[in-house]
Amino acid sequence: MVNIKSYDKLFQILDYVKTNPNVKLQTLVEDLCMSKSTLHRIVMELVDYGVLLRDGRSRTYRLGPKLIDYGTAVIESFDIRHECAEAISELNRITLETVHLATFVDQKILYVDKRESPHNIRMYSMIGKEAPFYCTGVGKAIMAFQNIETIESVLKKRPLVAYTEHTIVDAGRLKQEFETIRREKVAFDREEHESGIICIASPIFNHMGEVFASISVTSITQRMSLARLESYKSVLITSTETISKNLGYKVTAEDCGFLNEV
Amino acid sequence: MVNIKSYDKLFQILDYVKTNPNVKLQTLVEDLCMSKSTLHRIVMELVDYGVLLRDGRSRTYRLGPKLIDYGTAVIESFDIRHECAEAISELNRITLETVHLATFVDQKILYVDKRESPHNIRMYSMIGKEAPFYCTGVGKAIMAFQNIETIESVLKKRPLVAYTEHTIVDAGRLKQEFETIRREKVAFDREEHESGIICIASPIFNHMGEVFASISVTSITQRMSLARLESYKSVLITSTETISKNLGYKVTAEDCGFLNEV
DNA sequence: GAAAAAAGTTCCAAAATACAGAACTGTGTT
DNA sequence: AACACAGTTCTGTATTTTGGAACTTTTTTC
Repeated sequence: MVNIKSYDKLFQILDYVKTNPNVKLQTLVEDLCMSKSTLHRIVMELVDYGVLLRDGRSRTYRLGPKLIDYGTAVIESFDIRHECAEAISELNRITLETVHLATFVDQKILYVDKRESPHNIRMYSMIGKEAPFYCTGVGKAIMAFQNIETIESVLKKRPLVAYTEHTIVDAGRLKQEFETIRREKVAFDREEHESGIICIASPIFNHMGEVFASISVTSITQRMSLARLESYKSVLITSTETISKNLGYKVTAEDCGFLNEV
Repeated sequence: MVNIKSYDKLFQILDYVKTNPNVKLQTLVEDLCMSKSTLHRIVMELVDYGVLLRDGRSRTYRLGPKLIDYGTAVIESFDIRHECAEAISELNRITLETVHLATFVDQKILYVDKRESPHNIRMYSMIGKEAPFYCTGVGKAIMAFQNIETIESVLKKRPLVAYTEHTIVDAGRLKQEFETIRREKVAFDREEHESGIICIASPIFNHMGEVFASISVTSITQRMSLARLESYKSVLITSTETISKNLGYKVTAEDCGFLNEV
């Protein structure tokens, strides 16, 4: 790849100003090793574009409002289905199992896309249907990462109805399960929604560090054990992490710490 | 100003992709009147920087996650956020309503921080978005305290579009409203931007006596009346006055007199 | 408050870079 | 299977960018 020098310079400047807001021209000259006249010309131009903002009083520069424009445009342009289309096809190809994409809208978990297993025996589609938040992989993967107010609010509204003998119907146990999910970064459905159906699911983070979607790999106990399903964990997490990154999510040192901040 | 050609091209491309997401290289060639090889080289480079994102399947481009980085950095660089972090958390705790912090940059009102109401039903964030200056609490609270030149300049640039039946679309009436806001030190949004949404907002003064930020408490008519919202007036004003004082603002005898001086 | 130092701004010839067309490769369609 | 269309690579040429020097403005120092 032949670097375009002017873009190298541009992003060098932007990155520098990003980490050192309110910087003077002279400081840029010293730290970026470019000539004063060159930097002056570039910086003036960038101010003109609104990419940098100049404080007339202190003669300092910081990133400008035009970048907010671009940033919000990116965020709005994300259609999670589009974003995940390739990834879930890939997962489907690798696992040969049914892959679901769900998203969190209006305090509901909704299936928004899927790829069928070639072994699939069901005829109906889940797309558009709601997934119970407490007994499905996609549901638990999303809910585990919501703040406590949201969890309590949903718990209050929706009773924990037992679909199978494995359904978690105790709120306390469910919260413990959420803790495990946050730690492990995957949620299992151990025949909690439907007998004979198991799945592994992983959350998708947006740029705010919020979980608003998840992907699951589903199979049937006839053909697949939980242990074998767990072997898909790394490939699944790789998928969701890539998507999260594309959405602007920055992985922080403390994986679950963000929950307390929000 | 001597334009830097490479930056002209860059921002031409970014602006185009911003308004036309998921665009093909060929389309760029046609609409931007650049040669295919040049565009290809630039676009590859931008993908490399993360400024553009390429969908491998459809071979289309859209704005990339790097721009989210820059955008959020800009928003976070407003130190008014730090200054107000505690205050808006406190207001949120007291009122249990959504609290917004907005600031005035480049003749635009931008939301820069918020605390969600526990009752919140919306999934999207306003942070980074522009607030219309004439039909939002934060907008009116800031604009009311600008000098007449700024007001006229903004009025000339931005048409008063009716978002709801309550939107003030007459410049004269708006200026009268600004007078009331200066006198009362709070601005109300009476479903002027969105039906069913009301808010009360108060300005923040800097050490020069200029208003450059504001805080609002937002609710919905289903749950809250304007009269009840007004009961938050004193606690809201206490908050903003404390912040203004922390920023070095000295309250003078004639509360609104400064307008004529500036 | 004057002088000096530092920072910011302008100009232009030299040099480095980006450009465009052509040729080539890959992909999808009829 | 062949064709058309979109994407990719290459290279000499021409345009753009560069940085030193000179100049202006601002800030600091005495």
